Amino acid sequence: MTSSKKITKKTYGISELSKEFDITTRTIRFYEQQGLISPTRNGQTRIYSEKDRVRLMLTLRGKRLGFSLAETKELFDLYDTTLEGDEKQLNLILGILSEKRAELDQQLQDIQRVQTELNLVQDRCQKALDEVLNKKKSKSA
Amino acid sequence: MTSSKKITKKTYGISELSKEFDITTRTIRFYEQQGLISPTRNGQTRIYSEKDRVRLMLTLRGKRLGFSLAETKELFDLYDTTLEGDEKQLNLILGILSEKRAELDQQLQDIQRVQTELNLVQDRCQKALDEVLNKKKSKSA
DNA sequence: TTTCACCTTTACGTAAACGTAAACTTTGGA
DNA sequence: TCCAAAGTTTACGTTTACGTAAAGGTGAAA
Repeated sequence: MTSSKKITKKTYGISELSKEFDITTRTIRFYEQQGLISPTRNGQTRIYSEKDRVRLMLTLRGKRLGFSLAETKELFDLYDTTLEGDEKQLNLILGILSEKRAELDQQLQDIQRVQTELNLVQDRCQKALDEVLNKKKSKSA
Repeated sequence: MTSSKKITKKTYGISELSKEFDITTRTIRFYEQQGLISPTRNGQTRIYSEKDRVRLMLTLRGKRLGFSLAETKELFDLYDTTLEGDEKQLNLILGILSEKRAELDQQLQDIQRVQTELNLVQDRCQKALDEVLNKKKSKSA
């Protein structure tokens, strides 16, 4: 085993991917236009590799976390650069990575706070509901 | 103590808030226009209450989590409704709350995955950097 | 051979979340 | 008293992330 390449030679069509991720083909083509994925062609038809599929997945995950497409592309480019980057580049990347880390930490805090707030609202809501139901009960009794 | 009202009678000016949260006054007025905050007036000048300030904070937090202004407003409206909602309303609210909960759980997972991915990139990057530095060293030796 | 499903490019449209400029009032200091 | 700072409304402009036709190519099945 000199190579660690995956044996997943499978490729994907555009509607196949659009169904898997529940997005439109327009969206997929748009992501290509923005440089997030780079499918090959069979004639004029697009052929997506496993790498394309993974990047699509990562792009959507990024979106759920509020990353812009440009930010996600930046991370992709950085990742690719690690394969051949010089010292300056690599240090730049490490810097950006720590920035992203800080953002994620902030988001974790945000999520926790929103969760506790949702708990409060839910409690309040549940109590109000209980009251309503009690009134009903005593009325029918 | 029959009332649990806060004693924070303090009010805020628009530029005061814009500085505190590092946003423009335009943004604050826009949020008002979208129904997220409801300052009173002194003549034609806006006066913001503590409640407005809190809502502003929550709105910005929501933004960091990818909530649209409309979604945030919906939550605000729901919260207010819990004070006088009927059974239908309250059940509706509880439903929406559990939806939001699910979203947050998804985000937590997303964050964790992105974090481990960032770790991988960082390792890879650090190794590449070490290699570069080693080459430099052996050259200068 | 025609039809149908699926692919393509080109291009204008749109919603969200503000930015930015113009034109005007109000108000606390020098 | 007069200016500059900070407030206001109105309104058009901008970016992001697609939506939505329009108009056409392509291969397989009927």
